Amino acid sequence: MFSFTKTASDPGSSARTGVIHTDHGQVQTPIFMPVGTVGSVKGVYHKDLKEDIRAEIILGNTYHLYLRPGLDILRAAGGLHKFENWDRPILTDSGGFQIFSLSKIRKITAEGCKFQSHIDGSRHMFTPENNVDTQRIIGADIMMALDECCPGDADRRYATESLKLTQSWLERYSKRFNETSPLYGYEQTFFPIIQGCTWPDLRVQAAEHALEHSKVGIAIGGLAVGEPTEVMYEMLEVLDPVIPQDRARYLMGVGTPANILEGIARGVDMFDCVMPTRNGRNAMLFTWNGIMNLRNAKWADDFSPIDPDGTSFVDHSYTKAYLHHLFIAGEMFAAMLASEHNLAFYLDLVRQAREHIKLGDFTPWKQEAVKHISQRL
RNA sequence: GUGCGAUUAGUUCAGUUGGUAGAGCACCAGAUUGUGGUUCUGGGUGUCGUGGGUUCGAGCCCCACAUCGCACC
Repeated sequence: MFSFTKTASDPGSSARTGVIHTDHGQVQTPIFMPVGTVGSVKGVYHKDLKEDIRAEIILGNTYHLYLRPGLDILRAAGGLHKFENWDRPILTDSGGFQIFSLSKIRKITAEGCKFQSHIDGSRHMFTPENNVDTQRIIGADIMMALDECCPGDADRRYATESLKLTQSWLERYSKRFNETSPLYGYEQTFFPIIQGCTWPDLRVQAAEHALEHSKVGIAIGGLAVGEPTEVMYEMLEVLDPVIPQDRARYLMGVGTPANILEGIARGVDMFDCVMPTRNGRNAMLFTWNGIMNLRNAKWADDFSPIDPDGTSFVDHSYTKAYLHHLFIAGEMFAAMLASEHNLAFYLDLVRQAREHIKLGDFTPWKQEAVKHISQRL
C-alpha cells in the first residue's frame, strides 16, 4: 500500500523525517532524487547509483521519454523500471516544465498544450488525460500532474490565469488517474502540484485545491525559476502550515546544497535537481567544505584526494589534479567522476540531515553546515 | 644556388588608401535549480621573424638577413 509516514520531527524547525512505502521499496525522507531524464542518470552506473551513491529513488521525464524512445518501446519493454534495469522507485515529471523551458513553439489552451519536439520539430499535444496514460505506460511509482510552470517574474494577472489552468488540468488529471489502472502489477500514485507564483494567497489557494487531489504527497512547483531565493523560502513558509503533516512534500527542481537544507528546515521532504549532475559535468563539485570548480588552474598540481570527507569511492581513488586534467582534456571520465561524487554528496547531505533531525539538533547543525557548503574554494 | 610565396595572440588566420592590432578555437574566470553531454557572460594573454631605411607616423612601403613551404637548376 502506497503511503507516507512521518517518523520524527525537529524541535527547532519544521524539519521532519518520514518513510514513503512503494511496491519498489521504501524511501527515507528527506531525500534527494537523482535526475535520470531519458532513462539514465547521465554517466552513472546503476550499480554505483545503488551501492556507492545509495540513491533510493530516481527521476524520469515524461516529455523526453515520450519523444524518445516513445511509448511503443516503453510498453513493449514492460515499463521504465525493466527497460533501464532499476528496481527501486521512480518518479516521473509530467513534462510541463519542459514545455515551459524547451519548446520555443508551444501553444497552451484550456484543452492542453501543443508543442513541437526539440529533436525533430514534430508536433505533439499533451492533455491531462493523455499525460496520465503516458505515465501509466512509463510506469513510474510516483507520477506528477500536468501543470503550467509559471515564470518567477510573472505578473499577478498571468499567475492567476496560469493557476486556474493548472487547477482545471489537475481535476481532469485526477479523474483520468482514478479511471485507469497500473499496467505492470505494482501500485502507482500521483502528486498534484502547487503553483501560484510568488503570491502567498495564490499559493495557499493552490495548496488547498491541490490537497483535494493528494493522497500520499504533494509537490511545490514554480519555484527556483527566476525569483530571489529568499522569496522561495517565504513561499515554503507560507505553505508549511497549510499542508497536513501526513503528506510528503516535494519541492520540484531544487537546488543547491544550501537550498536543500533550508527547504528541509521548512518542512520539505523530497528534492530533485540537475545541479549535481549537470554542473558536475561542467566541473563544479559540491563538498562539505564548499564548492570547487575543478577546471580552475589552481587544482592542476593538487594531488590530494577529490574529497577527503566524501562517501564515494571516487573521492578517495582519484586526486583533484587528475580530475582537473580530465576536465581540461575533455574526457568523459571527468563527467562520470564528478557526477558520482556530487550525487554521493547530495545523498550524504540528506542522510546526515535525517540523522540530525532524529537526534533533535538539526537546526544548529544546519546553520553551521550551510556556512561551510556554500563557500567557494 | 635561383625564383615565387609565407612569417601577426597558445593555434589557425584577418588586418582597409600607412595613423602602435582583431576573429574562431584554445586558455583564464563567472553563471547554470521539475537536464539537449548544454548554454550563456566576461577576460586579449602580442618585442606584428630579426636588423636597418623612408615617413610626423610602419603590421602595411624599401633593403638586408633568418626560418619555413613550393617550383626550377
